[in-house]
Amino acid sequence: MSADLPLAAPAGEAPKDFIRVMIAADLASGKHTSVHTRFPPEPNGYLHLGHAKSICLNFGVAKEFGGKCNLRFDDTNPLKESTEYVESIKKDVRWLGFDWGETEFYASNYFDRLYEFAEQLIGAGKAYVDSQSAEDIRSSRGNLTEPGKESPYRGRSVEENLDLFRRMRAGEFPDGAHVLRAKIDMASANLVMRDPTLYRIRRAHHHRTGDAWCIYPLYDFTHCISDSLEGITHSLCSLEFANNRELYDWVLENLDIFRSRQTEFARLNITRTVLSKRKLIQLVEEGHVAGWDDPRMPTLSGLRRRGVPPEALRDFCARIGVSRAENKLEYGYLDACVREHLNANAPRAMAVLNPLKVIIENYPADHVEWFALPLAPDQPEKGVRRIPFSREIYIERDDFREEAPKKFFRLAPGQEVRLRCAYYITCKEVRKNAAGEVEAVICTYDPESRGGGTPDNRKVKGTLHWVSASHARTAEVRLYDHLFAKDDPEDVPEGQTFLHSLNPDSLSVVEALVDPSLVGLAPGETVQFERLGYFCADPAGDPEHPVFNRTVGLKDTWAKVEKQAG
RNA sequence: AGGGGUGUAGCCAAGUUGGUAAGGCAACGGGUUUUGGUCCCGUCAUUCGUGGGUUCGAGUCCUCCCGCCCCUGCCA
Repeated sequence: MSADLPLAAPAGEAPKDFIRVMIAADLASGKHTSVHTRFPPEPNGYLHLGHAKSICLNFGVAKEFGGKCNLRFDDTNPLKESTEYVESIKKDVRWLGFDWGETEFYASNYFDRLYEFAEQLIGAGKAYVDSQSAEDIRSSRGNLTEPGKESPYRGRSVEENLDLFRRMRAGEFPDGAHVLRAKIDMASANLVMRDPTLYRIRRAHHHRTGDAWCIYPLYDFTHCISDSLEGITHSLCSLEFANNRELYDWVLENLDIFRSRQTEFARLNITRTVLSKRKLIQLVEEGHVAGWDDPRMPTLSGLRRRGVPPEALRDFCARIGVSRAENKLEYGYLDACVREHLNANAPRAMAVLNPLKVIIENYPADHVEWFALPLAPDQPEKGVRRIPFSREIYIERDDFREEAPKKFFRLAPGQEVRLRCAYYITCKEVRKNAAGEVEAVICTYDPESRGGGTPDNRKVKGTLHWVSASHARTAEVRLYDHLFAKDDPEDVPEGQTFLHSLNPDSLSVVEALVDPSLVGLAPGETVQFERLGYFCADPAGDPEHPVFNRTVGLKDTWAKVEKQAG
């Protein structure tokens, strides 16, 4: 191995994606001396998983190469945008772990400059005011195979265009009366280049500029200029903008200003959910979910409330990579990242979701012992949780069977199991009610097994979680499953919509019995309920009665084995 | 049909100037275990959408064909 000829990335370092390779090359060749990116959301909705990928890419690249990343709101369509969205976006980016410092920008801050650039284009004979109706413009654009037709207004003089454009700005014309168009090529094979619209008249209140403007610039004109003004070296966007790159370059070239370069990557797609803003808004507005932060939503606010740690989300984004190939990730990949982080960080606790009473007949009544449950089994230094134990306890109903199937290691008549950190117990008798349902299980315990081990080193195959009946507190536990019942919610028969794919069982609520130390957690705190999964305290809880959201369950090998057997 | 992209395992995804297919998730087998969790070990592409061609040698070069995605907003 030659230390001075590093042909590949050092061991352990993540392989570089094509964007990082390109940036490294730009720096090495001297094309750029520093890197400047930007994350440019339109404040017309809440951020979701797809944005997380873009945020991690843009902020990540800037950080890795010692550059900067701007947060820029692409707010050129006042009809759809609002301050609520701006605030939620800032909160979510911060939560994800990124800091844009002083570099918070708004496309609307450039409205004056954008207007001047438009006049400059008009002055150069490269833009004109078109007075056709929207329908006429559409019908004269041509189609995929036929060229478009030039507008009858295309030949207006610079003076006339300037006059008309100034009067558009002054508010002399009604909405839709005129637009400003770039004069490029109505026969271009790239439809984006067929005299794209640059400005439209829109009498709408803008969340930042109020009623100062009645004309607003469009994306293709605004975005490239904003990038240029901010000195963005690498403008990263998703693949569907690839067709727009030609126009992006045209505008900067014809204005002769700093040339930012656009590079496209494949956006994130994931099974079991939808990421289109239109559909997410529909889910919220039609009440299919409780709100933007419903824990079943793929929004960052939903994931946060669900208990997904930002570190896990960043890890996910790093592990899925960046490429130009269309992709559809398995939702399980995200779950794996979440479990990995939570396994290492969530303190352990015990809670019983579906209780069955166990009476330990040879244990003294009114006696209480306190056992120690390690907060982190692999890190003893993290300490323990003190858990009360008494004659009557609750275990999970699933952990008892009157007739144990093969490989069922849990409680059954005559079978001995361990109560986590406490004692070995053996089932002696089953008590049923008049309806024949199991009401309680009578057991005996082995006093020698105190703490969960015996002097004779006798092994038991099952270890159950439990709570002391007289000490347990109640809590509402919300068990979440995927919002949609199938991998691809859009895959529905004719006449149906993605709403038909909604999973009717995406939420079930149970009143659980929890260890008393679980009452009083701060909202957002996540713990592992041993053998069940990770649960996050929800703000909806009150000091006496907490609410927990299941973030993700633990892997369940037994469920798999049982399913295969049955 | 025109233009722009893209096709490596069930899902992501690396693959230098052509030299004989990384890694992760999932799955499957085994070990450890006071969570049927974690952890550890092992298995998992004779083959890179398909057919030709160049070459001693091709995922990498040439070429034919096929599939999929994006583009006809005064949305972004």
